[in-house]
Amino acid sequence: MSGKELPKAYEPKSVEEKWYGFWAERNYFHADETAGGEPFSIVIPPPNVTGSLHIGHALNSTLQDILVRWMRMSGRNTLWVPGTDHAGIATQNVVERQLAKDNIDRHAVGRDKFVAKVWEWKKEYGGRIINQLKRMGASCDWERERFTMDEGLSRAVREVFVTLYEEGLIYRGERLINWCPRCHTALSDIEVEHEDEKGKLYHIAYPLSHDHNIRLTVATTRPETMLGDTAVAVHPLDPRYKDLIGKTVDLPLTNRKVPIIGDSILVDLEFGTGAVKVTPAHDFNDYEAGQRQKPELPRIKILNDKAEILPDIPDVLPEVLKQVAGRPAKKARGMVVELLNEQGLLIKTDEHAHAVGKCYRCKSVVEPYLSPQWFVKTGPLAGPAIKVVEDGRVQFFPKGWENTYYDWMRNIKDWCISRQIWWGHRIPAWFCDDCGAITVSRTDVTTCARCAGKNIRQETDVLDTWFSSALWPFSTLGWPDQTKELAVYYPTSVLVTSFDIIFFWVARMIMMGLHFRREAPFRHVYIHALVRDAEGQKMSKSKGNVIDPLVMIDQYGTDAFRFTLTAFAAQGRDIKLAPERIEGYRNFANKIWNASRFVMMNLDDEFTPNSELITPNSSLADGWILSRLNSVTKDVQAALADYRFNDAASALYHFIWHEYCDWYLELSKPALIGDLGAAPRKATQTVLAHVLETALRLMHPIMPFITEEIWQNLPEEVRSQKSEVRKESIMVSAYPVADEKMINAGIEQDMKMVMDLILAIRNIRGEMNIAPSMQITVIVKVENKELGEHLEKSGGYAKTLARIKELRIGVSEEKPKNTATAVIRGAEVYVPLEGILDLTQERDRLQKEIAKISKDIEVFSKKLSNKNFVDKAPKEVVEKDTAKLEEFKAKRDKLEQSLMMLG
RNA sequence: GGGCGGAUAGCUCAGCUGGGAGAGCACAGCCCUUACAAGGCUGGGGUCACAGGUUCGAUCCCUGUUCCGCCCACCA
Repeated sequence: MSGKELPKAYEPKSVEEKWYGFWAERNYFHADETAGGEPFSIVIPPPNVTGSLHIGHALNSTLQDILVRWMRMSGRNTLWVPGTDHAGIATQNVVERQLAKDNIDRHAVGRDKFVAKVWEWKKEYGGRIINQLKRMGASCDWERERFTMDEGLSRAVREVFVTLYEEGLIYRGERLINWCPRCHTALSDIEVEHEDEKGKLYHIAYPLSHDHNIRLTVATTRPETMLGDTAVAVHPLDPRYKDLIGKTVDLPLTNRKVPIIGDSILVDLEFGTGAVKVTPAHDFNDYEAGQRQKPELPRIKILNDKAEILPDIPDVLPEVLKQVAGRPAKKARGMVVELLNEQGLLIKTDEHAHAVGKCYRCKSVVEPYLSPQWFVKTGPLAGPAIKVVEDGRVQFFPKGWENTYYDWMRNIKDWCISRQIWWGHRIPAWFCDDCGAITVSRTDVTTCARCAGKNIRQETDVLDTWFSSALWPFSTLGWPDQTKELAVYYPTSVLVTSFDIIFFWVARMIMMGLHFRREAPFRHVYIHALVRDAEGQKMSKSKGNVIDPLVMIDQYGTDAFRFTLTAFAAQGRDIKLAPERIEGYRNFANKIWNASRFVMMNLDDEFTPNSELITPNSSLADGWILSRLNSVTKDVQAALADYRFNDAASALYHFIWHEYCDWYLELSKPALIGDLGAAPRKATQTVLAHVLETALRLMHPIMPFITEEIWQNLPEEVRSQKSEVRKESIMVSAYPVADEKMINAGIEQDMKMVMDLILAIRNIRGEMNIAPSMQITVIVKVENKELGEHLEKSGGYAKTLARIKELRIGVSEEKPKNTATAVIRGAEVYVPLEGILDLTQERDRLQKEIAKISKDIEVFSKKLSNKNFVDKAPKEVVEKDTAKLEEFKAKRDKLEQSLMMLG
């Protein structure tokens, strides 16, 4: 016994720091675009600079790292581009909050200074999430780290904006958009979250102009907007009202007359009163209804950009205006209702639940708001982006997500890309105060393109954050320059992300990639589970299921955490991970650690492997574990290729723990102790080390740190790598490929018989309460000579693993008295226990066994007595089941005999 | 109002294209056997939400029901 000394338990912390530094130092993360080789590339979904690593990032980066490490080891020219997103509104909010602590408003600071402050903030805190990704073990090419607002990416943004503008795919116009009164900016449709809220449905009477005794009752959830009503709509086929179309009502609280119009789209005959107030400036439906009228209905704004009532709404009675002006909409609502009530115009108030739109960043209620904005005309971009998925050039995993993608893309609306905030890519457009023309330019301009006037000012709006993210797969590779990186690594191989940003990001990347690179930005889209409420304190905290990745890493180690996430990757949409499970995989890491200690303790100092000994011929156990190793290698490769991460993880888990450790390590002990001779010892040492070393390489993508630590401790000769570079680190070693010739069903079958024998004896020992320290005699009566010889040859295994002092095997062995009996395939096993055997216990045990097997017999008899089954089921199935039934019956007969002999 | 997903052991979750139900933790018994007590061995525990249907055969496919979650949508 010698070899290296390792601590008794795996200690992750120091190991992780050491090796991550080692890899970085050796530049293994860096991809060389000139190196040749088949490329494999991934761009990271850039986390927000404001972000802090939550379990979603942890899962996302782990899966990418697995793919990247796997491909890198497989010899591909592998690049993983990291970076962060400037996250316009989110980041601006963070810095604003910081200022608010000192009671400072950003307007007091001024735009330039504020933006400078955000940059400062970014410099100080923006690297946080990057460092956290490093702790996860992410093997990104950090030299290529990008930021959506760095110089190169900003150039890409401009190029795209200007090109789309020139192509007529970007336009500016006054439209009704979603407005966040808190963030003071427009939002795109998908940035609005709808939440059901309890509200009230107010029924209000509008008197007809020509006869105040006739009143039209409208129903509304937002009575305050009536100050901006410019019509009342009814269904043109409604017998109650259709004759009123064309007449007018006197709008209460104002001296405005508004027409009664017919609109079959806006008005639902079944709902409310059948009459609808129309406020085109503050409601999307009403806006469209207004456009359908000829001439179009006027649009009267009643709210400012803070969602407060304007002081100068046309036609509103001065005394009313005086009261409500400057009030927030919600407050004004109560006042308007009160005023109407005083005039007897409030008919009734019903409870009513309806969806309210909220800002996805700050959760404020979003107002439909009329304002000039910039839009991308998405129709022409969406067509090709749909096609590329339809014809399989882009594939989603799991495929089901393609429908989600289609649904949205086929109903896509123009994308509002302007934001009235300060942090972001400022729109490269200049307004001329002389001639009113708009100049859009790749470079900053000082004169109007039309009139050459100098009286121009740049648009103050910035672009939606997602505009720059949409370019990420090619902007990070140097576009618009035609770089070598771009040529080699675009399109990327796979995008790994969660489903919540299929619309925000995936769809837009595909559109932009196709438009500007004529090729979709990735071939595969792997959609993994999503972690909800990672920062949404309400739900998680009350449920108590918040899991902080960094705490988990500290507690259990990165590898255990990564392995847990990998085992998790199959599941559906929600993640509710129990920490105990991570603990389980921490134990797994420790298991690997100790198995490695065992192996190294059993290698001699001068041990050198002989690759010719890596063969099934030396012993049953060796042949068996080699067969299993190659079988698992095959499974893991196949699983990873299909993005079945959990299958890869569980295959490895089962192999290492339950086959290599539980069986092979135990089976190897007799040979290692050495009383079998030098040759078997050497052969076993070789296989033992070979399997461990191969398993480590198989595991490395999932558990990078512990595998490196152990691998580096193995004798150099065991780490049989062909190139010098590959010998340096497991990270750059070769990923195992299965050797089909090693997979041998016959050997696995033979091994199974030995295992069955051992299990049967252990069962007897356990159930009969035979002390583990007691060595016993076992007699095996085999059905035929071949089996006998086989067991004879491998009897040493059973002796060690079942603690047998004497093992007798033969066709003519007889059952002694006072014997516990077990039946395995092809043999009966007797454990005689002179004087000690408790007949009652043995009877119970046998009865339990018989009951169990009887159940099986019942099931199979029933099945096989069914003529339809015998006729129609596949022949193999019938044959297999018939054989099983026979075996079961034979086993039961033998067990029953034994029971009877007990008396 | 549409669409999607889930319901499997006490808990957290696997189970690929239909042929005798799995893991981790928890539980019971026996063991500190010189790799590992973060361990070993043995064992208990599930009418796979409910009701129909297709099939020789359904946890798996179809229909419906109940409960939970999500996405989309302009019901005033």
